[in-house]
Amino acid sequence: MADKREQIEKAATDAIKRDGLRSISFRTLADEVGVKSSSVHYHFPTKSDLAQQVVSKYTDGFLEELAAIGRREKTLVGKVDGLVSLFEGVIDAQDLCLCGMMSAELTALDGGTRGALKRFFRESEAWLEAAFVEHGEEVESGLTARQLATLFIAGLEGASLVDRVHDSRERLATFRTLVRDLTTARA
Amino acid sequence: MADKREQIEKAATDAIKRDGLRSISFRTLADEVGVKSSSVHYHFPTKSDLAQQVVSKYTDGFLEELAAIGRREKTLVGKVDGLVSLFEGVIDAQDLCLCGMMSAELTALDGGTRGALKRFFRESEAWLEAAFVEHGEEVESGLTARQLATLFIAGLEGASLVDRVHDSRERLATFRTLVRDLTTARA
DNA sequence: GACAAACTATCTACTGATAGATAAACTGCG
DNA sequence: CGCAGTTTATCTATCAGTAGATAGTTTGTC
Repeated sequence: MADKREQIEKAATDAIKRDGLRSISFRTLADEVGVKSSSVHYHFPTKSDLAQQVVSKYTDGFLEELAAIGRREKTLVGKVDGLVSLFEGVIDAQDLCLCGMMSAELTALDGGTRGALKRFFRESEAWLEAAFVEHGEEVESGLTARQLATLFIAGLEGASLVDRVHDSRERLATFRTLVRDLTTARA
Repeated sequence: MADKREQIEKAATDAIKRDGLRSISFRTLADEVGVKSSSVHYHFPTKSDLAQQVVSKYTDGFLEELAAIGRREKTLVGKVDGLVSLFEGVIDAQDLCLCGMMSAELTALDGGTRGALKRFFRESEAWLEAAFVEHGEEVESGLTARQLATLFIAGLEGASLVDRVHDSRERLATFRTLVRDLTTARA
């Protein structure tokens, strides 16, 4: 039945993406994987330990998916579409990006977890910025590659947030249109 | 010392903007305004009643501020700058937009509160869409006025969320640049 | 035997909610 | 006016449920 520690991490990740960090308890997590709450404390002494671990693993997985998109897609539109698809995947499950969700809960997080959150945004933005730089000659915009990257990442976070309220995908989909608009305006 | 009911509403609004709905309790609210928790229940029988009331009042105030911006600013850049300033105001206080915050907590909200949240986004977007339509001839974009409006509102929500993590205003400020870019590209 | 990983049992603190009491203020009528 | 009835706003006290965390114990495997 696999490693309990990994099962706990998985259950915590799923619950946080849907309901947030505050919604999960050592007891509900324990019940879900079939152990006692004290056993969850054995693997993750405090809730902060669990939170930080979950953010780090989520970030690693996300960056891995971005790298795969980069290897697969050779155009800017292809890369941004791949990125949008990642966000559409979470909203289809009625979830949010785990790091977007936990950003809303910022005041409840300790320094380590906040640092892990910063890394998520820093590295995601860096990947997208590199894509804009690589395809710079195609992009029609008065904004820098960095500005475009931060605009897209923050925009996708906000679009997920608002689209989930409306049980829609309208705002996320606009980002597909936006990148086409940026690359064809001058063509 | 003013109306207790209003004081409770104010204390709840402030706490939610910073820490979220789940962080507030009838006891902490009661302590802040100097009554007992049962008195808070007298004014707001359940937490859902309080939540819905707070969202509705916040929305009314926000739309009032948008209306004031509309009366004051005669250019699209002026209007968008005013809108961005509203979001900069909350982030300067280390807060989030109350409705953005509560959108992250969506799964914990009842139908009435979700409906109140939808109204906030629907009407905020409608105000901005009208501004884009009014100044349509100045706007360089392959997107519709509605797409631009939803992109901006969701984008500002996301920018606040991410900027707060970094204790920055960088992403919000990009929206000022963006609207200038959209209006001058063709000029 | 040593260690990892689980367990039982318990603690303190806090949650939303309710019941019932009380004092003051308002309302309508004779 | 003056009293009865009602409403408003608060209180004290309590409930069942859940939270994170800890101490000490058992189990299984190399």
